[in-house]
Amino acid sequence: MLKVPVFPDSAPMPPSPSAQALHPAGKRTGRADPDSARCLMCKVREYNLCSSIEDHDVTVLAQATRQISLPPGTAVIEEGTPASAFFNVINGTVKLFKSLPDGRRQITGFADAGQFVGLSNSRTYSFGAETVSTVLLCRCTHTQIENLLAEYPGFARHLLSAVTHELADAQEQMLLLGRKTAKEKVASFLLDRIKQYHRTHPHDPDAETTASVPMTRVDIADYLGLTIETVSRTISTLRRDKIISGTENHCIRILSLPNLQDIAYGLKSI
Amino acid sequence: MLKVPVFPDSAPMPPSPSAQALHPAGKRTGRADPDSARCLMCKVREYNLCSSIEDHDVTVLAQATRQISLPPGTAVIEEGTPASAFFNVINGTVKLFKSLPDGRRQITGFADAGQFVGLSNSRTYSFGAETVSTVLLCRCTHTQIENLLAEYPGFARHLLSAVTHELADAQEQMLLLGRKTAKEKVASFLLDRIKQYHRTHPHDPDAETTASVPMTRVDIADYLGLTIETVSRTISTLRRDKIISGTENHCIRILSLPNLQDIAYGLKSI
DNA sequence: TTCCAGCCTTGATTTAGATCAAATCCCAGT
DNA sequence: ACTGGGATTTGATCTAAATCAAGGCTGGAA
Repeated sequence: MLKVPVFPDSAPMPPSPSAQALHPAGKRTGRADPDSARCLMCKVREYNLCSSIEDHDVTVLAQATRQISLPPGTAVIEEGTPASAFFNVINGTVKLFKSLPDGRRQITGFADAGQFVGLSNSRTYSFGAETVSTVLLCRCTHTQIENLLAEYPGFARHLLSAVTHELADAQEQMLLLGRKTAKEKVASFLLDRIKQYHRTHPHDPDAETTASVPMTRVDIADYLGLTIETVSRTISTLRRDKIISGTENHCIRILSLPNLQDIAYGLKSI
Repeated sequence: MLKVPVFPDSAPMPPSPSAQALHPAGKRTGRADPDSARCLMCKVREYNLCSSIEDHDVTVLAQATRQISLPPGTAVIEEGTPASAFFNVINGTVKLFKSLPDGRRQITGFADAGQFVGLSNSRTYSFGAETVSTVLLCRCTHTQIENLLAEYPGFARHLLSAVTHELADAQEQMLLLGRKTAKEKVASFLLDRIKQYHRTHPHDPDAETTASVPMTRVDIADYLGLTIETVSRTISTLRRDKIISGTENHCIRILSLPNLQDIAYGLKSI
């Protein structure tokens, strides 16, 4: 297993005056303090869980969270350690994974800007999380999440909806892992990356034909249940078949979306 | 794809006087009517979602649900159809799956007594569900689920917790599908079936060494991302190696749990 | 009881993808 | 610009599991 730098639980954070506990219920203020300004200006708030808390209650949110920036390849969550925090991804990409004792690893998903990481039922995390790129996170303790859940029913509903969505994604990924060929797996992965690029760059005119692939071949292989050689060969084949072009800068251009979709769903026999 | 009998949305149900809408908030009664007796006597209520609704509110639950019994091999949910209902499994086993256009299928999980089926975020079901054995279900419309969620905060929390647990299971299954060998997959599956037997037969002295396997080889193969031949050969090998015994009556006896666990987690090199 | 149709098992052969083995690319740091 | 080390690509070979192909078992219907 690879040794990676670990983000310490007590890492340096932007100073914040008085926010260990949640703002008490009833005592709400619309006044802008430095923290709530951070949330009000947040680029992903309208897309993520925080959207279930109104502007005038944003101080609660701001005081319950801390922003942290982490370099690529930093562990955010270590498999099996006590589950104490929850993270919103503000910028960048985080990978989630599970490992076998001998080091075999399965990446169960990538969390991009607007998504969250770290929900756990049990006392310890059953999965690990590590940054793929430079990542900006909002950290929140489970205790504070509990408080938000108790105080804002909309938050619980929003979280339920988000987890239900993640479960549907996981089921789709099980279909991929169990029943798709290498070519179908890579095509499906690229389609997901196009969707992701579209979500995070809604105004880019090239959003329909661009896939952002910040992760290495090792990560892609561990996500698709393949080896790096097979991933590389398959991408080369797609390039040769003029379905995609360019791998530079971790950015792939799609030349034929319909063909890619047909391949992903097994409609293309080749 | 296999043709299976479909459970019609308007199937015969136990007659019930007046329960299309949820019992209005505030109007609660502890009086026993035939419906609430069904819920009060329910064998799985203490284990499933309904446990978040107290005895004195059980009429609400009883009037929101209908019990249905279905024979083996009946479709409960058809992939892609409008998502309108939610089911609690009272008895028996239901399989959940996703399919590819050419008929390849991945079973994403089995729902046994006490578990639920049919949660969906989108307008249509992204998965199918079919009975494995004779199954007793409690059916509830999504509208009624919405009402329960709005009225009972504990219900939302319970559901969130259950879905989070399912997500963790799904991640474990992704590790299996993407990175385990055939032998490790089968051993992991048997361990899951032992746990399930233990849950549903807590007082059976043989619960530690018994696995209930009501599903066919086709279902096991579609769950593990293998072929029926590989599943059959692998089970034969485990029997030959004296790690399990007996396949009769869909009941497998475990001779060496530690060995099975070592195999499942890749600690046994053979 | 016999028969039949689905299951399940076992054997022989094939193959998709893994593994082993070099190059080559691509920057980040000097 | 130069350099070194990781990331990627490509080629040759191997193998776990798939596919193809019989048989055998079992439990319900006649």
